[in-house]
Amino acid sequence: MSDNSKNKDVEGNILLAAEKVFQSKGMEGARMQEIADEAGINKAMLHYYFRNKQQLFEAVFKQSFSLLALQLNNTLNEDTLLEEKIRNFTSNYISFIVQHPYLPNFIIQELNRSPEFILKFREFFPDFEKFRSQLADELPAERIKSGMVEQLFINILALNIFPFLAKTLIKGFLSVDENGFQQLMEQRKTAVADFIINSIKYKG
Amino acid sequence: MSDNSKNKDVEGNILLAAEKVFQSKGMEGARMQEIADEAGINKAMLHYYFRNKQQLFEAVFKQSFSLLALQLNNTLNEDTLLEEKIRNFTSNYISFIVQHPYLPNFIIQELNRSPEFILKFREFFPDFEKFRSQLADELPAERIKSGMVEQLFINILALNIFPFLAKTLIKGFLSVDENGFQQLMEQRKTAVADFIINSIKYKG
DNA sequence: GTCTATAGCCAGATAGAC
DNA sequence: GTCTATCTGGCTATAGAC
Repeated sequence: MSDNSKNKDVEGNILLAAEKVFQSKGMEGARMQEIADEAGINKAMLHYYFRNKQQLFEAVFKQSFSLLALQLNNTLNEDTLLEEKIRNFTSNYISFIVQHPYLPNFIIQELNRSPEFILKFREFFPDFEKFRSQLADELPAERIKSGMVEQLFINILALNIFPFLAKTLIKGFLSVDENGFQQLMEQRKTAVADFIINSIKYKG
Repeated sequence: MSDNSKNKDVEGNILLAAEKVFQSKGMEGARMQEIADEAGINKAMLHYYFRNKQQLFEAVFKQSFSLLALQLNNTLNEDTLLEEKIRNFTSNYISFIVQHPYLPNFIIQELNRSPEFILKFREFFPDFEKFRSQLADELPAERIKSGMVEQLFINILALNIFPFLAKTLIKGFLSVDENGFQQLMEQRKTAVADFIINSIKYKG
């Protein structure tokens, strides 16, 4: 094994360990010692590879943010009709979050802690042009209102992401356990798309 | 001024100061020194009135949680038709959060950090019975599906609360500044209710 | 009840041997 | 590159004078 590939291994292990700890504990709650233990090395090595806690954190955050944003962008720019796009997005995004349960909370919490941080990640922002022109093309003109693209986009994100952010609250309010919550999320893979599509198709 | 009313004053000042600091920085980010400064006293006094940081935090959290939950319960148990109830809830809740911008993030973040914490606040959980029977009464039977009360409740919370949780993300993705964001939220006071009502009224 | 001074701990960061 | 030992600063909490 060359020195180079060995470096990559250690660096990769650290990133994986740091991701695990930062995502569940946040920047402030995470401990360098815990990350070192998780990676099977000692604290000094963390500083050797990533100068300090902040830089290690930023590497993890960037990875997490791009993962979430890419998933969003891919579906948004699919070459499908609006209705199918919404169905795919909902189903895919919920599956995606079920597999990365700490991701939404991590992103939201850390952006809240230091909002200026988001400026470093402009490159990952989604592109709305396709979605915008689709709305204009596929919906009857009288149903298109000012700000509708923005509001619909917010609604789609809200309906898909919020339940995972507020998981504890929802489990409490609805008196369901972990299992019941997962069933609700499974149901949402289709229920949310129905809800959105019903609304934009409404024939008053 | 009696000793007793003086105590109340100091205690109240501490709670106000602690609320401000905890809500914006969270339990882990908050500093007892900052709370003391904000209250115009010194750290020792904080420990005199509230033994330690955890107890001070719990007092603040309880206050914040009950505020958010009461607002929810009041609207949910209003004596109005479903449609009007949804319109009132949306408009009221968005106004409420605009006035307490740190509240949703604070609750969500701290519940995420220690989920078992929510068990202490069962007394504030909302009561769904009225809402459940309203759905059964006011919607055509063929539109009522299993789990609909739960899903609709989640959707209403999501559409109203999520934008404030994800404020930084939304401002970034939509390229709007603080002013633009506030305009979007103002628009949502009616747009969200329309969106929900359209969906549940949909005549496919 | 209110303050100042300080104890005690914990976590990030670094020095230096190997 | 990797480790152990240690420094340093910052924070909660308390002792003790007034």
